[in-house]
Amino acid sequence: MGRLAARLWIALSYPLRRLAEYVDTLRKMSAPPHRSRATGRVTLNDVAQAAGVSPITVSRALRGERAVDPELVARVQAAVQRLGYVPDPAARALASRHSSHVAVLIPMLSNALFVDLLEAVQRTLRPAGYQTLIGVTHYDASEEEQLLREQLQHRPAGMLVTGLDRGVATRQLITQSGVPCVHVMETSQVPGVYSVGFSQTEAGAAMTRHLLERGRRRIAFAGAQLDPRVLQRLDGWRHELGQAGLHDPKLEWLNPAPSSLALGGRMFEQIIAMKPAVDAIFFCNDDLAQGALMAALRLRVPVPKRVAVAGFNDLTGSDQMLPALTTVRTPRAEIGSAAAGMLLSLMRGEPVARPGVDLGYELVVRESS
Amino acid sequence: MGRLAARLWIALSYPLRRLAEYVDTLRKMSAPPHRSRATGRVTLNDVAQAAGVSPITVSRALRGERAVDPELVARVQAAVQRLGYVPDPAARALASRHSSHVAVLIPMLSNALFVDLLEAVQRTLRPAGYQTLIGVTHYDASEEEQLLREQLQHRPAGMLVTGLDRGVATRQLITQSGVPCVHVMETSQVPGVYSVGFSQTEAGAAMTRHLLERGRRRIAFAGAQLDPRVLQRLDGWRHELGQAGLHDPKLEWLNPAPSSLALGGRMFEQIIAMKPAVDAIFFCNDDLAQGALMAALRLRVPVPKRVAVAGFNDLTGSDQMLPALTTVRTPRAEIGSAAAGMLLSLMRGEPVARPGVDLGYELVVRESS
DNA sequence: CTGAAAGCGCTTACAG
DNA sequence: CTGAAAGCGCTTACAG
Repeated sequence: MGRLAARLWIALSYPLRRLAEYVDTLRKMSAPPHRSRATGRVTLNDVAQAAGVSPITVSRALRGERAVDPELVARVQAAVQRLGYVPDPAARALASRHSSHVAVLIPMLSNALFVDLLEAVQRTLRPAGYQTLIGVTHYDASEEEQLLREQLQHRPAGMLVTGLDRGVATRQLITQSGVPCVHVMETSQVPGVYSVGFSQTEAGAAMTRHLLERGRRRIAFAGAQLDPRVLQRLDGWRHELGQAGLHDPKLEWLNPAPSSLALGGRMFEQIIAMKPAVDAIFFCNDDLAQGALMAALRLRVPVPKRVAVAGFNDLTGSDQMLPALTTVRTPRAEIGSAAAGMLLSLMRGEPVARPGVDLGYELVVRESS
Repeated sequence: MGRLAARLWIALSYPLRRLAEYVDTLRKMSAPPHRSRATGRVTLNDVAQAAGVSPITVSRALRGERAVDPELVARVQAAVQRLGYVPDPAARALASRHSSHVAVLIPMLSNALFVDLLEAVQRTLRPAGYQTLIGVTHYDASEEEQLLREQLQHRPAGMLVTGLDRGVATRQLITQSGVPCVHVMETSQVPGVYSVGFSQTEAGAAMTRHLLERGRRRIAFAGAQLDPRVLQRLDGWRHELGQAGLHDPKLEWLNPAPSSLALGGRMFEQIIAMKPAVDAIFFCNDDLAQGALMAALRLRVPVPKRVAVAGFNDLTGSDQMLPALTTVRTPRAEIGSAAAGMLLSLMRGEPVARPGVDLGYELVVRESS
């Protein structure tokens, strides 16, 4: 704009604006009647009017964001009470670009382990106003990635995923989304990775050491599903037996099928039949071990006399078996609470003291070993 | 307005409007630079521009709503592909007043029954573009109501709830929300109530008849949790024994604690100790019965010789017991699929042929009876 | 069959 | 510490 034009504009801009507003008012008076799409819902505006403040102040007062005059806060809260106002999550999500959802990705709901984890997670997240969106991956990497994509569309406020083992593409999906993410069940010291879990490898080694200490020498490892955590337990077993000079690859009994009582029973039968010298079997999960104990009863194989049986996770029922099952108690409820707590901090933008938390495990020696 | 004024207005309204628009343009030219809050996300508008149609047409083409020229649909879809457009659920929810969430209320995740139900529900709903929001009520009516309120704030597109038994307030909450709702596990012929399940009472009666047919006369009923469905099974048991003139209220062994293997074991011990004449025990859930079978092994009580044991639901592991457990197989996966399918119809506004679906049950006679 | 306008109910970015 | 304006990305209601 030239100088003259600029001056002209400055001189005219105010009157023109007022004129525009006036004409606009006239136009609206002649406009068709208000087309209401109101839901009948009490909105933030209603609260603002009732409290005699602006909508932004209500918004800030309710979220506790920035400083708001305590007196206004009180007035707002009174109005909220009186009108029974509940914020609309969709509007909030659209405006803020964050929903109140937390995506939780777990491998399988039929493994009681994850049910316990989930319970603890929800118990922490719900009171904080977050809804959990559960995705079951069925131990399938591509299904996990697919679920992740779907969940991220909903712009979750945070996410919880099981384990650390995933492809580059999936890891990038998580990183690039910018959504705070905590990994559970395993633990890592890699910078920028948040995790709560324990060392599956060490736990596997600890159980193997226990069996060695009991004088067992031919200790088989029976694993199903073969997810990363099972393989880590296998590593622990390998390592301890290697140290003791007792590692025999023929005693690795691996089956990619999902673990179950029935599969455990079958594995037990096979191991007993094909490796008669085996004097202990370490099952990667309690349901397998429970099935093995039932099979032992059926086949009249004395446990632990002829063969010791050990499990992992201390699932419900293991203490009821005959003989009661020796196992490793894993702190999944504690993991769930701690991970949810860490995620809460991340979502609030608070710093997290320890990004990699190791909650340990506990050897539970009962009668079967 | 007087006549003259009206005429004047009509004469002036068009020029005034044009003037307003013009002045508005000038104002905007002098307005501060565009304050962008854009997310970088590909929006429906981008698709519309790329396809050379209006945003509404894109919206309609994507939702398959109303008739859209097939050629335009093709152009829109090509643009969607090219740009990698994904609709924003929050914006959609805000504008349409319906989210793509389905709220699912179940009593307990630690009961494998509901895990199977949930799996089936998700398998049906996910491909249709719905996310399941799981709420665990812990068999607590007030917790259920609380969850319901929270979920309804999110304006779910539909909901699935367990059972039919709830207070007036909660029922009204559901009705007044206008959200389509299907009830699972029980079935009802009440008009306006959608349900998929089976008759718990009949199933309880059927198991009792089976035990009677096997010559049992002193049949105990051992129930835990005491939720409505357990009480219906109890009713079935009462009815059959009453018919046979064999009903003895002292053989009702009821405990409000959650069912578990350990509790089943304790109940078995107590019944055997206090009611030595009992020749059969019908447990309201398989986990109890499994615990009872373990206790029988421990106590060396021969099953079924001395006492028959029966369970309910045919949970995982029941076929692995020693002796294998006689039970009632409940079609929870089928219930989940059918209920989700029915809900899908309701959410689409399609008519539902049969609002009350009975999927039956199956007696599974194994060795324990 | 298609579109321009308005609106859903919040929050962000800017200004004071 | 507070607010007016604009905007988030869709769909509804109306009109043609």
